[in-house]
Amino acid sequence: MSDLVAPLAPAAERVTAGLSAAQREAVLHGQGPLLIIAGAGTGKTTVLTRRIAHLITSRLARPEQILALTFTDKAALEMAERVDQLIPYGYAETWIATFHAFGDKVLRDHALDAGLDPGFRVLTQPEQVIFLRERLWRLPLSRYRPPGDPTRHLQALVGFVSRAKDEDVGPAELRACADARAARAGSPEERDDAEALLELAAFYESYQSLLAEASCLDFGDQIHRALRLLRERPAVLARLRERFPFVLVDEFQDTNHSQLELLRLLAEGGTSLTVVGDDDQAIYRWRGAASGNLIAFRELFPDAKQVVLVENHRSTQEILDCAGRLVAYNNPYRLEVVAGIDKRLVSQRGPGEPPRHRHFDSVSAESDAVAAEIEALLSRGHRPRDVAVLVRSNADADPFLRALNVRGIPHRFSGSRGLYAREEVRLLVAFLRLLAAPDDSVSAFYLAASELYRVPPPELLRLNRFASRKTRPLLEVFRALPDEAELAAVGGAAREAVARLLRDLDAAAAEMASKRTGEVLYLFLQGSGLLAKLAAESSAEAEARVKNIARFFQVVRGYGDVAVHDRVPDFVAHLELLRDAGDDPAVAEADPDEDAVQVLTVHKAKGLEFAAVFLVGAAEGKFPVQRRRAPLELPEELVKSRLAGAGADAELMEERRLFYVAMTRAKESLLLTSAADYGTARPRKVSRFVVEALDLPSPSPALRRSQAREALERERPAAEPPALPPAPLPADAPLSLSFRQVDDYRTCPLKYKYVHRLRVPLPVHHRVVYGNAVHHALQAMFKARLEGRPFAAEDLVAAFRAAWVSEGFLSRAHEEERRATGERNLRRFFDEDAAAPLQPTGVEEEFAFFLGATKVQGRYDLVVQDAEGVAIVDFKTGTVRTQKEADQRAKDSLQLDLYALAHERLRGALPARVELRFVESGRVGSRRPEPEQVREAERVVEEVARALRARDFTARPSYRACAPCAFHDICPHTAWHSE
DNA sequence: AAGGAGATTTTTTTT
DNA sequence: AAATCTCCTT
Repeated sequence: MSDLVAPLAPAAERVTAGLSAAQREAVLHGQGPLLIIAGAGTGKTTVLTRRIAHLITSRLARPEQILALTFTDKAALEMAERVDQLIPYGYAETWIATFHAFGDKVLRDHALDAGLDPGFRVLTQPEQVIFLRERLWRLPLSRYRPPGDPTRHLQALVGFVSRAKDEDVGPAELRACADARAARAGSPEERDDAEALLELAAFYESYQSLLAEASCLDFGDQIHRALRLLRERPAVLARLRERFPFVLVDEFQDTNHSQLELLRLLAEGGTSLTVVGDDDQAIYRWRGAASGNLIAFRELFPDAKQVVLVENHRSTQEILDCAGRLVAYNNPYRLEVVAGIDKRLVSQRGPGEPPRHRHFDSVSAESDAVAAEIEALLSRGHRPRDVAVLVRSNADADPFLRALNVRGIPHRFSGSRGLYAREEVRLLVAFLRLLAAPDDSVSAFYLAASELYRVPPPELLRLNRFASRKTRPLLEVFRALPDEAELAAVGGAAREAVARLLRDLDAAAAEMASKRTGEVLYLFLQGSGLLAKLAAESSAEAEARVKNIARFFQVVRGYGDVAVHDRVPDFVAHLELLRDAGDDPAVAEADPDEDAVQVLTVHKAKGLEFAAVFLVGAAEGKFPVQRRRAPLELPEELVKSRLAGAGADAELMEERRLFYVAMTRAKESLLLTSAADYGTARPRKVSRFVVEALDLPSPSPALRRSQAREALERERPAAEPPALPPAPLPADAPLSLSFRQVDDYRTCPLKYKYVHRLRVPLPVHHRVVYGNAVHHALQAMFKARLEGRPFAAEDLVAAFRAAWVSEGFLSRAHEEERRATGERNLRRFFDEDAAAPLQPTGVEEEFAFFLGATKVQGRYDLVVQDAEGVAIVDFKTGTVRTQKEADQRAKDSLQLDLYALAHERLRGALPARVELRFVESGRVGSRRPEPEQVREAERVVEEVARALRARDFTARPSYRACAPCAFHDICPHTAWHSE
């Protein structure tokens, strides 16, 4: 601690600079429980991050004693970045994470205590459905029968169990509830219901044991399991309380019962709990959040200090008043009434323009008018990124995307689904399908028509007709094309394209039996030239496609991780199952720096703000949506989360809060729009929320239907947004860099783009497999030593084997040879180390520090403390022949200088030594870090950061850079040719 | 005015 | 599958 005092002093003053009196009070409040009730736009995250900074700088807490919990990764990341900006010292040890990540960490640290296999895997909901399909020979539940096929049935069950866990309800509790119901059942229907519930409890129980057998966890279960663990193991709980005496929670209104219980357990040990929330922004009831959390907190901690933030820094008063009028319709269930506080928002930005409402005949008129208004805003100097179009449902966005596109307004829709619908992904799926099933003519057709092969449409139709007439698969017709007299009229372009398709397909088919799906797919991407084509384009659209391809590779890899037999046909079958079970990942996020109008769902917009907001589709039945009940609902008496209001009211009130969240995103201008005709048989009425918010005299009468033109308009296909070059970033834009990134950028900026920006999927190189396995083994060894656990040579070899992946090797013999070499080297390393054991004080320790706005992060392999002082050690697996070469490598290593720099920034002084340890030869390249050389490294990082912010990805081809580069055969600039 | 028949509509999403 | 809306009859 002592070395931290000096740099901390000036930061302490900065922590509260610019805060309002109420914010300052919230930030500086002492150690007891603290409830910060913070309305929209009052600086919730600011207060929380400043409080974290205050705890550290005032030395009430050490950074590693603080745990800050959020609900999304994005929120955690943002908070971490903002804390970093305030106090760039030692923050790396502060735990800022999602509830999920925290629960997962607790379980992984205490897996054995929790009765879990330490290597447990977490299944997504679609994966759970598949998991059950494979294991249940007969579907459970004869009485509850959700509509549809067995998959829907399983989906309903999985949803039910996940909901039960949100409410901290286990199988036993469910059974008790069923018994109680049976006991007081009067009518035969009630007895039936109780029986059905009993079936459900039995299913829940057997599902739990099936998961345990397979050492799996269902996604969302981490907190529930962590909670159980802490209840059953007081020692673990005590350690956790000791570890985190300070816990802070953002968006507290969105916690579910299990999460609340976990917080309660921690706080009972004296943990200082700070929560920030706003009951009017509770919008996650459907995933178990309880809108009455703030009230529950006040009752749980009657002595909690309470601060109410009402100074709104975001919106004009007119907007706030309308939003306030709307949400007041949720009285008397709101906190204001229940707790008798006043949290009406007071704008710090003046009255502004009142929000408007416009109603249209049809959705096309609505979307066109919105696009026109946006165009006008842009022509008056607004940036596209300052404008948002908010929708209630993903599907509502379509007409608006089209209208923006017609006017050429740059825009971006961030939905949460749709990866499989993307053209580039469908192309890959079609290819895999055709490989797995050569008679799949739909895939053959799709592939042939795709932009990759472009068989001319009339010719393709002719081939297709021929195939159906002869009842032969299209692929066979392709193969027969050169010799088939009846098809002699097919032109040369088509013949060439078909030949290309067959060549690519056959090349992949030859590898299919021996290679994993990912490898086969990669060969196709490369062989067909698709990757090269996309990589050569510099438009945002091409970048998005490459990113989506990378996402699809994640799905492929996810399968490879669990599959016994990862081959194309198996994967294709699995993919069908996944999609049937409802899996549809989001498309890759577009470049966040892209200057485009944002089209978002209200849920996605939470926490964001825009100068101008268009809240569209504000019609009855759309917003509020007409809800559908969950197929299996948790019995009422088991729902412990406190909901403000009850029954049908609760649903409407949640929709109203959602509308409130949407309205309060606007800083200056807010337009609500609606239409009579959204393509449904009945005309829509204006949303009651519009009437409430704007205090309209009476609901407008339904308008007449529009004409046939409307139906045609709706069929027009949605077009892609126009491509935009990414804008350069300002010098103070946050940027994170690792050594790898700096190194790759210096080698070649285009390589950096391929690897770190586009994340072009790469086949795994055997050297990487080898290096990773060695690192893993060494890490396990030194971790054991650090924790004082015994660790034998056999353990080292076992860890090496466990980390081994059979991918990228030239042959089976090659793989065996590499594995034997690794084991031999590790055994020798073990023996040599035994003679003079390294005593690490840190293993795989992460670090992060700031150079201006640039965050430099990384991980030391080993930190060793000896008589000479601190040494930072990095293990290398490459060969070095002589000691001189080892010394030279250490001397030239930018990596070592960066490590030295990190140590200097975080601990106040350069380490005594930095070392490269070559595992193969046992040689050590060691040196003292020179201040001058460290400064030079700092300069290099700054230079790379500057170039990255300028978006300079100009290729720097050279023999040295290109020869070892994984992209040399797709890169259009390569200075090296293999043939 | 009440009520029955029949038509119409049905979402958000964390790793 | 269930809630809500409109239309129509009484």
